[in-house]
Amino acid sequence: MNETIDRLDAPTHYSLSEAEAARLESTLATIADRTRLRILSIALRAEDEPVCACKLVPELGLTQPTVSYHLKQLAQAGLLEREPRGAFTFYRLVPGALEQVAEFARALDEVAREGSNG
Amino acid sequence: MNETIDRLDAPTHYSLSEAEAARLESTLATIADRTRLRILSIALRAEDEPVCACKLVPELGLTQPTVSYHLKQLAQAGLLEREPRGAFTFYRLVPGALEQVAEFARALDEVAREGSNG
DNA sequence: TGAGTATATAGACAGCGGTCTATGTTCCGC
DNA sequence: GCGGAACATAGACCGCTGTCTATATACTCA
Repeated sequence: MNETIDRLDAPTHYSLSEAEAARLESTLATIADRTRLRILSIALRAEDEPVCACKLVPELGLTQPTVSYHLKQLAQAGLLEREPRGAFTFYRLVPGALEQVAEFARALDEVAREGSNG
Repeated sequence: MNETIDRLDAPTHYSLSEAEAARLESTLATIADRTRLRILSIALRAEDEPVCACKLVPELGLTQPTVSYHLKQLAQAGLLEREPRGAFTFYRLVPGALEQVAEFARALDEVAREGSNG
């Protein structure tokens, strides 16, 4: 049988398998943190330029191990990609990493608007 | 001076004030939970029909106080709206509640794709 | 190879968040 | 008004997470 944690029969036919729900929860937990949001914002500001970890430490005002911890979280979640350059490590945004989040938010909002109209 | 926690000068000109960043973090923290994601999925599946708390308790397999706790979290975050009907309480999705999340995800993904192309 | 730097890892610790039981509050039906 | 049901609140407890210090690893340069 097709295991899903809550089948979604919305007009958009948006649906989440259990595995997809687990991944969505994991991604959300990763970005639901002030420091990691700031890191993502810095990467966003830098556009296509990868960001050096050495730049983040002073900018975030946290210790180097703490910043390293957050970068590892973001990389493991597939949001950032590590790019070692000699002694330095650069990080760049991974395309499509937040696609599932955007889709979920969009689907939920669509149904909400239908409910308030009809 | 215009206080922002990380000015975002992406081509989309996406930017977050400190207050907006705090709200985004709060919203993300609210939905980054398996039980609350399940509740939202059930509301999504129900389309424009408000969902009764009495239905959620057996469906989620958690105690009534725990479900009540999560519903309060979702309502306080502005994702669900309470609708008391006598002894029962119904909840409906609030339109636009996840708009900021969707916009953030979209902006981040856009820059990521530019970076991988250029 | 040795010194210095950049980063990652290990371990400890505090605070927070989700769950439960117990209890309070509000509402319906008799 | 009373008994029962639905929901909310209070308090306790446990596990997880983010932070730190200390240390290990990897790289550069002389």
